[in-house]
Amino acid sequence: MTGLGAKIVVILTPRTMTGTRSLIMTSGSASHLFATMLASVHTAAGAVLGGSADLSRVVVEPPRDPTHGDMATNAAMVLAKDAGKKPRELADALAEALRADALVEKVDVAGPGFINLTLKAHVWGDALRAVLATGNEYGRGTIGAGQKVNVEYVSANPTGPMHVGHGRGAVFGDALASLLDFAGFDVTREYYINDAGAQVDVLARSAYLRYREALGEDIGAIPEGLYPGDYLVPVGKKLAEEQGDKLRAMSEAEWLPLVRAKAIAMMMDMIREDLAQLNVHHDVFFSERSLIEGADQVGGTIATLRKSGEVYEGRLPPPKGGNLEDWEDREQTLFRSTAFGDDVDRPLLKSDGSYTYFASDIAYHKSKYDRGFTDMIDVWGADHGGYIKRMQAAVKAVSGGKAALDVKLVQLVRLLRNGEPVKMSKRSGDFVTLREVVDEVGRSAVRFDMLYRKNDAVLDFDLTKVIEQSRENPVFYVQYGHARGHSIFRTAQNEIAGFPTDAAARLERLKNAKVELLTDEGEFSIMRKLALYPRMIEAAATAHEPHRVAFYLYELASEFHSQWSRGGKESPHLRFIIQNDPEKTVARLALVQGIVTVLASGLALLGVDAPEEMR
RNA sequence: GCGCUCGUAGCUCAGCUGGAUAGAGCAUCGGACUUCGAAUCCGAGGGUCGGGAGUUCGAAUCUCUCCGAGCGCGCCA
Repeated sequence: MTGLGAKIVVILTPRTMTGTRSLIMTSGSASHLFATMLASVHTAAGAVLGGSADLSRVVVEPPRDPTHGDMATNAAMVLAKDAGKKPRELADALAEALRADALVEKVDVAGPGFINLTLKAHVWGDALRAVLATGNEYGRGTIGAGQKVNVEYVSANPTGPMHVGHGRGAVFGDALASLLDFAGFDVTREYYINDAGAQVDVLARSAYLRYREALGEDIGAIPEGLYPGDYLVPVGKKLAEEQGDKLRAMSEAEWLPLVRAKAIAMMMDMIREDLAQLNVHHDVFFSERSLIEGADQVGGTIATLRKSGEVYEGRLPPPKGGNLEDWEDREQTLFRSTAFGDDVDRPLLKSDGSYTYFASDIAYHKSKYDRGFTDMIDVWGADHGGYIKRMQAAVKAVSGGKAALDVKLVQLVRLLRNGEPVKMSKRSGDFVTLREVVDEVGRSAVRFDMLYRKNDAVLDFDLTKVIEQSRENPVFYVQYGHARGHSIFRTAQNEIAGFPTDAAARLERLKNAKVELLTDEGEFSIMRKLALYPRMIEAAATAHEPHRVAFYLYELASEFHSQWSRGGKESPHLRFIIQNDPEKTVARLALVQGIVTVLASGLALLGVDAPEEMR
């Protein structure tokens, strides 16, 4: 991070997470089975059509109907038009070329021109071996290619404790960052501290009141417009401890900066603790105030944009739906965001001459670009949706079109208790904090629950249901899958002579399993699912959608539970542990090891515990 | 009035960036515990993917247009 300019005040905090940050590139060719087959299809297409064909729309995917084979490609249908051939005709030619592939057992052409591939039986066993061989690193992708990406999330105002809505953004951003890291990007996790607006002055005045209270004064009711929450009581006490009654003799202009700085620092400590409790961490905390104190980077950015014609003095039309009573038509400093697709140009200076929040935000995102990020992701609450276009416009402007910003909106969290909505209002000080919720239900339940749906869907978070920890909560289903795998290992230690108790020794033993003994359809299905994991990681990372990981894990756990239950009294030969057949048992335990490895890997990405027993 | 995000089974939600007969959980009904954990599994019923039009070999997915919901709409952050 040597690119950090000296002028930029950032606080770098050491990451205490155990997650690896190293990029392990499986160098060279395709990193997983689907990518390998896609490459084979590309080769076949090149042989049939020559090198000039546009292959970008060709995909290799698992067919919805498993009787269609192991993989299917749309290549013939996508390429037919450019090739000037009928899809079926082209499919036949491609199929012929693919039959020569070393991994392919059978090729069929079906429907409008699908090419269905059935792979040789050993391929899936090889895939399972790959899971055991790479362990925790299985699924790590290369599509990021080490590219720097900045993920900004939480960025809650330092004026009080975090509520559940903040928690959703935190969990989403954290999981997305982990996912991108795993997909091979060089990820920086960032928090933007809004410590420069009017709201932190209100915070300071509120804290000053608590300071006077701490000195023994009767402050009565908290006046309207100040933060009433008692989380400021410790700030007042601390100020009294450190400053005595010195501040009381000062004018507001004198004490405010002191009190403000102390209050912000303590609020940030509190927020960091709340985040740590959720296992959410950041690499960089970036202060908005640092943009205007000392060298004025906001002014500098505006001046630069003015030179390039993207900032000008002008008038705006009055807002359409809003109240027009206090509307004053005046000339102001505007950013030409309409040149980048926004609906209206946006003001940079308030009527009192100070910068708007947007102006600071432009300078902030310019700093990201200056630090080498051309790939930026911001995670915002849904109420900031109207802000996206102007911010994307600003990123294009300050980077000369070289950087792109993706904004992920996390929708509202409706907090319920016994089906009744719980009111949340930071101003009243009467709200359920994130901390309370995490204390009640644990971070794993909170995180999985919040990641088990798309970020842009409204989330009903019913405290009663989550507290019940009923089977409706999918986190337990997945965790139970992981625990069940380890339960099987524990049983194997008792029932199979010489089966290792130590995890590393067990792994070594299972790596040598004769996986070709796994021939049951359910076992194949699970091996196929395991082989899909790297592809799912790539797709989820590309789409910036960590919820796909949660759904994948649920499906994998489901297949595992299902296979487990098939080994009942009607089909005892399908049990994982077969007393008189140690070789088959070891092969099946290798499958369990593969499941457990992938479940643990995915849960780690989501920041959810993978317990070895559920008791 | 404009913009953004949505609309999929009775309810809560997926749907792999345009693929083949749209899938899970809950709820309902019917089954499986002398099993390595039944916190599990198996089966059944349940759909005009909000309506309509378009794009093409092919649409829940892309475009347009209506309907409905939530959020936002100088000088708050």
